[in-house]
Amino acid sequence: MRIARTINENYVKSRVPRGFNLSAARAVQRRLSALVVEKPLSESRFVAGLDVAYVGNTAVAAAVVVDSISKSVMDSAIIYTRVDFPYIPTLLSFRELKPMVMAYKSLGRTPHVVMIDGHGIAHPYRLGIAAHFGVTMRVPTIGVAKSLLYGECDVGADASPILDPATGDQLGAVIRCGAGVGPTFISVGSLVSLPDAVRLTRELCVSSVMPLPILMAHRLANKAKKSVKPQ
DNA sequence: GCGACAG
DNA sequence: ATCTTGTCGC
Repeated sequence: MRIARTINENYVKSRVPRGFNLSAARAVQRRLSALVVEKPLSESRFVAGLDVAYVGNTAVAAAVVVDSISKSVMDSAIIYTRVDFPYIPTLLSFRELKPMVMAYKSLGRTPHVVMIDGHGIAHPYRLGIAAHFGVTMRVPTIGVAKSLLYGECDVGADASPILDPATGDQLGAVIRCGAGVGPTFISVGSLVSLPDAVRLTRELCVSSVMPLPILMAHRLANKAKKSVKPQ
């Protein structure tokens, strides 16, 4: 089944907080996206996964490092922080980047690559949260999402490229991690190649739409969330 | 014309 | 994402 999505900028504009300069944000996204580097990974054994859960305006961000050989957890970290910016499609990093960076920095071990719950360059301005993280932190990142934000692809296929409807450029790939599981959307964040991103994601997808590192981070964040005072 | 839109 | 019960499937 072929799907295609574009963004309604008026909808985005209607949700932006009073005083937020949207065109300036778009300019920043365009400028940073030019810094995205696509290259093969030199090492990919230790893979971190990042995810964020919420209790009101408190973000609970978790980072988990998985050994892709043994599939075991090598390290993990959780941080809690207040967020003020709302969720708005195409502006996710303005809400979640800081919590993710804090969780990442709390790790005691430096992973070879970071998988992030969200898109990389499969974004109307080529700067999804995984690309934003990779460019600002200067570490290899891969964007892995459960649904498409921008682009067109065939979700029925075993593997299909995600194309930019405006330019025809390839933005990423959508794959199936198994029968009965939904599609997994993959795109480069920075400092990795798409083939490496797809290979590593396939390797770490164990009967789930999400790869092990992100899945573990998701569970950890949700577990930690339970001990946060409701607001 | 209305609706859809990573998390 | 989060708010929420029971219910269907493996």
